[in-house]
Amino acid sequence: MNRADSITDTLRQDILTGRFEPGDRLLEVALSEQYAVGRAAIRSALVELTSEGLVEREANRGATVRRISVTEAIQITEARAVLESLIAGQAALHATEADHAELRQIIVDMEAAAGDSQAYSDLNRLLHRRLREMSGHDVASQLVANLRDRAAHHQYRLALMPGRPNESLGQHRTIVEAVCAGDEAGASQAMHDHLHSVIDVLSRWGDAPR
Amino acid sequence: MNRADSITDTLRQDILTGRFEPGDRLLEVALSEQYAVGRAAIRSALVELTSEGLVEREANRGATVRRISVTEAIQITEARAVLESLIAGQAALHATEADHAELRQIIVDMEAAAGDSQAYSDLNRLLHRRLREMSGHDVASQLVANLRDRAAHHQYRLALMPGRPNESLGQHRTIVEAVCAGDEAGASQAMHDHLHSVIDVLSRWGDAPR
DNA sequence: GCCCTCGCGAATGTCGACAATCTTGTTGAC
DNA sequence: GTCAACAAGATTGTCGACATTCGCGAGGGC
Repeated sequence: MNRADSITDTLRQDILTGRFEPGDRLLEVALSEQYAVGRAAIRSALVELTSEGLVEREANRGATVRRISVTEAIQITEARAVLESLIAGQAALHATEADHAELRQIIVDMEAAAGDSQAYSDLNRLLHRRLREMSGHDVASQLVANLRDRAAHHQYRLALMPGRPNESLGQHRTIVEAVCAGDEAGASQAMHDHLHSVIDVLSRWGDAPR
Repeated sequence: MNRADSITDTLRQDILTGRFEPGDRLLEVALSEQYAVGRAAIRSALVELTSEGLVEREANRGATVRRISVTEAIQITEARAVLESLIAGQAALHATEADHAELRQIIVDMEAAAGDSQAYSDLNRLLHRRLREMSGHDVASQLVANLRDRAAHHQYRLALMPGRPNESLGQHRTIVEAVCAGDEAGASQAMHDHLHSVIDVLSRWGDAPR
C-alpha cells in the first residue's frame, strides 16, 4: 500500500474520532507537515474524502471538515434504512449456523454492556458490520458503511441519550432473531423499524440544537 | 471551476459514452497528452472516479476502466430499487402541479418515441432524474445517480432488448400516476416493481454472456 | 464619509523531474 | 530443457518550485 492511501485512512480516522471537528480547516501545507508527507498525498486524500462526503472543498479556498445538519442526518438515516433492510433480508437468506451463534453472542454481550455507552456503541457497530458481511451484498454494504461514517458525529450524540440503549437493544434482538430464523421479510422489517426509531429521535432534535 | 475538476467530468463522460471500454487501460501520461493537461489533473480525476466505482486502480500498475459483472449489476439495481422507491415516495409527497404536468408530458413523449431506442432511453433518464430532483432527497439522489453511472454499460444493452420499451413504458406510467395522485406508498411500490423487472431481465442473462 | 481600485498575503492549482516499484524478457547455471 | 536470478523498460508515486486565484485591507479620489 502506498503512502497516499494510508494517509487517506489516517485522516479519515482522525476526522471520525473527532480529532478534527466539523468546520475545521484542512490546510494542505499544515497537514503535510503534521503527517510528514508531501502535499500530493494530502491532496489525494482530500479528493477521496470529499467524494465520501466527509470533507468539503471550495475552489482556491481550501478544504474543511464537512458539517452535517440534522436534516441531512435524517436523510442519511432514511437512505440507510432502506439499504440496511435489504442487507438484513439478504443476511437472513445467507447466514450460516456459525453466523447465527455469533450474532446471538453479540446480543448477549450487549445485554452485559448495558451501562457502558462506549462498549455498547462498539458492539452496535460490530453487529451492523457483521450483518453487512453476512449479506454478501457488497454494493449495499459499501454504501451503508460510507453513510454511517458521514453521520458519525450525530451517532455519537445518539449513544449518549438516556434510556436509548435499552430501547435499541430490544430492536437489535428482534433483528437477530429474524435473521437466525431465516425470515427475510421479518429481518428486513425489523431493521426498517430500528432505523426509523433512530429517525424519530433525530427529528425530535429538530434543526436547532447543537 | 478548475481544470482538474473539468477533466474529471470529461473523463467520466468518455467512459460512460463508451469512448473507453471496460478493461481499457488508463495510462496517466497518455491521458495527460490526450487531454492536454498535466499528470496531476489526471491523477486527481482517476482517484475520484475510482471512488465512484468507474475506475479500478492497482498500486504501481495503473488504472483501468472497471468491468461490472452481471452479478454486480444486479446488486447495483437492487440497491437502486430500494433507494429509488424512497425517492418516488418522497416525490409523491413533494411534487407540485407544474411537476405533475411535466411528468405526464414525459410519458406522452415516451409513447411517441416508441420506436427510437436512443430517444426513449434519453427520456427514461430524464424521467428518473426529474423524480430525483422533485423528491428533495439529496442524499438518496446522489447515491442513485452514481449507481446508474456504474451500471451504465448494462443499461445500454437493456435498452436494445426487443419489446423491452413497451414493457417499461407501462411501469413508468404507473409510477407517474401514483406520484401525481400524491400516493407515497403507491409510487414507492411502483418504482420497486419497475426495477425488479429490470433485475429479472439481468438475472436471465446470467453471468455468461457478454 | 463613502466607494472604488490596487496590491498584498495566503492558499490552492499546475508542472516537471526524479525515485520507487512492478512486469517481463533474457541470460546463465544445472 | 527448466528454473532462478538479473536487467531493462514501463508506469505509478513523490517531491519541490512556480503560477494562479481569491479575499481582504490600505489608500486615494470624490
